[in-house]
Amino acid sequence: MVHLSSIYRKLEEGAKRLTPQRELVIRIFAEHPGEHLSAEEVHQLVKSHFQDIGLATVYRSLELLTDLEILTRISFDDGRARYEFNQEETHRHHHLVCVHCGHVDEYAEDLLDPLEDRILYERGFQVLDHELKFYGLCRNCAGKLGKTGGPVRETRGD
Amino acid sequence: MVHLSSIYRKLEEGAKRLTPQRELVIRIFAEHPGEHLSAEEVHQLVKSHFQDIGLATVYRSLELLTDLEILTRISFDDGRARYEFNQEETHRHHHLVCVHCGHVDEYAEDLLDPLEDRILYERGFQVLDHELKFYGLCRNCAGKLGKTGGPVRETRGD
DNA sequence: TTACGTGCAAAGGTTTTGCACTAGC
DNA sequence: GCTAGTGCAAAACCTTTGCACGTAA
Repeated sequence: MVHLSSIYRKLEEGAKRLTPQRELVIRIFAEHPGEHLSAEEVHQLVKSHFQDIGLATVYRSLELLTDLEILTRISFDDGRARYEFNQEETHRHHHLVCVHCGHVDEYAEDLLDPLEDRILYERGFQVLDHELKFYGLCRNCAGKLGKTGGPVRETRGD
Repeated sequence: MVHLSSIYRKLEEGAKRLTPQRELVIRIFAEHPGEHLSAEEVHQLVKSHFQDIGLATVYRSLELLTDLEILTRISFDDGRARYEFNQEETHRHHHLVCVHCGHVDEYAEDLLDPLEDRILYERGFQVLDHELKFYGLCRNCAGKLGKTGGPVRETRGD
């Protein structure tokens, strides 16, 4: 979970004003955990749940919040940027993108630190961040397509 | 290295015609190994080295070649798609993206197979492909910024 | 009060598409 | 000769920007 107080503190530290529009954008993300919202989706959600807001303001809010490291920008190659809470300190994760239904699931961070150390040592490249996406078939779609080929357990996957 | 004969075979199998335009697009990639070209760059390269070609044709060729798994599409979040030869079978690799100068280097594939097995076992998600990008500072930029903080050797990194 | 934020509309950049013409096979 | 491919221009998208007005601090 992301603490709202820490978000407001980051805004203050950045000498940025806490406007109703920015609060609502933040609230949308707080109320949609685990989703990866595009600007247009945030715009629609704010408008339908709360009040009218300009699309340009949404774009500017998303950029501001990303600069303040409150949000993280991700791309799933569907032609638009998507955003989620930056959970760097609490819950780093990768993404499992189903190429059939488009669903995006998360997978807990794992075993990339040793690789980053090696990259620094071998190549002099200082890793600041990484992004790992797996493209494939989620359990549901694999089932529908009759492509189950591994030790798939019967718990729900998405 | 990618074999042109296998590319032409893939075109045939897909019942696609081998036009001069498609040959030239392929040739551009063959002559620029290790680069990650955008549609606009391919367009300029074909025009300056060979002959006039429509930008729309470049886009359509890139899509076709990607569908045939001759090329792979990647995004470095600079607002345009980029392409490289699909080296899935011979030389899988990750990308090191310098956030300062924009240079993109490659890093040999490593240690993701066990993780993919675990994802299938734990989540029933069948990984077909993955994409791992490291964002950070390349050796040159880290040096310029005085941020060398690790065992950086004195060989050239990019 | 005043600098920062918003809304609207226009512009910018990338990619797609409609259509008439051309050319592989 | 048929059908797929090309070129051009227009359109479709997503995103950014200029400017007048509004408002948080």
